Amino acid sequence: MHFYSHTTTLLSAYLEDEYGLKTQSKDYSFQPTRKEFEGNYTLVVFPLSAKAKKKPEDLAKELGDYLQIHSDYVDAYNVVKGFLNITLSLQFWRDSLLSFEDIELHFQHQDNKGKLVLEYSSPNTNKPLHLGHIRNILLGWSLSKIKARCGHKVIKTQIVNDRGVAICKSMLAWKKFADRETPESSGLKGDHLIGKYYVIFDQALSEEYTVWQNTDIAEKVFNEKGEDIKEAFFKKYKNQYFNEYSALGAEVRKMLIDWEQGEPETIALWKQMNSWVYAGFDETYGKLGVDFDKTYYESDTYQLGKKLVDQGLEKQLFYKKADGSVWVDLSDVGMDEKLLLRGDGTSVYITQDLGTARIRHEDFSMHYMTYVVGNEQDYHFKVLFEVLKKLGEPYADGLFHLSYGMVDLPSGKMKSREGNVVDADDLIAEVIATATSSVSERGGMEDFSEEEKAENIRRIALGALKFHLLRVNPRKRMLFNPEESLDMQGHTGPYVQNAYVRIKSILRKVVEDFDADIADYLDVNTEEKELITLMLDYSKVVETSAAEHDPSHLANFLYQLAKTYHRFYHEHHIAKAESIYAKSFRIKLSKAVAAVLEDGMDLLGIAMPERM
RNA sequence: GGCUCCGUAGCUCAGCUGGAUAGAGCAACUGACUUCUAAUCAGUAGGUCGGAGGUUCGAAUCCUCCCGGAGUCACCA
Repeated sequence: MHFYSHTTTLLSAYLEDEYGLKTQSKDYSFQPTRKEFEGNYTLVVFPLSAKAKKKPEDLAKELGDYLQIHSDYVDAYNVVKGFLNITLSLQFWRDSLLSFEDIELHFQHQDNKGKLVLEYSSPNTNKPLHLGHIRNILLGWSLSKIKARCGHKVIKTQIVNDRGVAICKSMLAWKKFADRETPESSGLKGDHLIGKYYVIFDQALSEEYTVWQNTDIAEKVFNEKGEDIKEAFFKKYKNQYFNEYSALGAEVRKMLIDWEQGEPETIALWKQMNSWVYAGFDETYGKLGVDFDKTYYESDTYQLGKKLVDQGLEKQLFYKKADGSVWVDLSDVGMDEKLLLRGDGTSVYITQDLGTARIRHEDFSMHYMTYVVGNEQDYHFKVLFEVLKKLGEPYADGLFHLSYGMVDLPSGKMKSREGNVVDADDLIAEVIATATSSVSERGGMEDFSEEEKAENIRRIALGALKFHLLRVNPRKRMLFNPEESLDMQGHTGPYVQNAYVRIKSILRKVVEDFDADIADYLDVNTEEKELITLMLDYSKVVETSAAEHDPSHLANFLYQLAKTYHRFYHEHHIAKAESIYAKSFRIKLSKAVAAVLEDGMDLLGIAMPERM
């Protein structure tokens, strides 16, 4: 049992008896005692003294006296202003340490909190994954583990954006320029091959556009628009050019129409190229160590989305404009009107999201659904959630958008069009290369087989990358400096892993019996107390991370725990402790720390190496 | 312009449901490896918590206004 609830129970009973005062747990503000004062936990008495109408210092003394007599866990206390500093008993430290023989017990009060569908990847099929996707994926993966630990049944999904203009561009470029190049013939990973043709298309279009700019038609358009600078105008006009004048644009649109009508050759090409892309994605997901329970495809869900819009129209939740387009009016919830279906009956972005949501409910009957998607889509999800509410979807109150900030590079914003992106596969290869050279410098894995060695290196490398991305509050835009991000010292994943590896190393050496009774260990020291105090917060930190959809709390907690262990390790001998009792206590303590570190890192999606 | 998010050490980030003298890492400097593996530890230095008001026993934290940055407000996704 945690000291906070133990103490709160005692004190609230006392205050009720003595003052007729009804108190709630929020009236009891505990914190670890600051270093400069004597004690382990501090109760901030101001809120209570205000309620009891007593001087803070007097009440603090009174409560301290009461606890000292009535709690086996309180040895002594002192009062500084309105702060009651409590010194805990040996029994508290022992009981607490023993409670970590089974971490699960700390989570035991969790009930089944219902089914949560978690969408944490939504790739487009026209280009490979990049650093932004990695942040997205790692956040979602960690969240899925944290939510599951806190009592949810989690269903992990992705939505693949496999239709539309973008993929047609890749298809057309491949058809025109690829000479039937395949992943096999080129040695290129499937998603990179498709990405290559997406870029080639854009280059071809730019060339076509440049030529066009010198035609009479272009001159006429420019003059009609009445702009000043020709260059600036044509930069802005490119998209419209694509839609109105471009021959390539016309071909792409033709292809899109063929696709929608199921023209066999186009469908065959589409399937062929998608299969390459999916193989590529799967490889990247595999390297990151993530998977999905179910994959949804836009091409399967957008039709249902249209149906839902029609149904909403019948129920007069939506309305139709003269041109046949369908809209929803969200002014009742402070937003404006939003298009749900184009005049020609084709779907827009939100249409398929409506369909996907419905299909997921048909598949899983979930109570909650969380989308891990970048904050550029905040408005889209506000609208989507409101529309789902209007449609009366049963899970509509359980919707959440985990909106994370963009990842910037030292050179500025990542822009795929300008080639200023960090490719996911390249990045993973790079961290592994860094870790490999680091290991070969240090040595220490000589007795490992090549496979074991590679696996350890992989864990260290991925640990560095994942921890780096997860230790930052998801909401915040973050800067990714490739050099620092591959760091393995200081506030990093490998630092946390190293604490674990140190413990494992000790445990390998301590083979003789160390099972002396820890009750005979009377001199529990500061570092030991700090470690136990920290670990007692573990389950609460996980719950906070779950509630706030924010793994960074957990990551920072684990760093703190590892840091405290490193200091403890340095200050005190474990295998060669001063007494058999001290040794026994420290071995148990080290095992507990290792267990918490391993469990917590697993919730971040980070595996522990055996050696480093 | 409206709305949303962000602003803490030179850099990257914690702390934000109000609590004691604001913390880490990196970079800089000093020291600790015949020791349970130094991917570690100890220390020095580094701050007007964007600014101004307000709320109160107490504000980095809550409220208002202002400044700066980003995103969004598409029959794009």
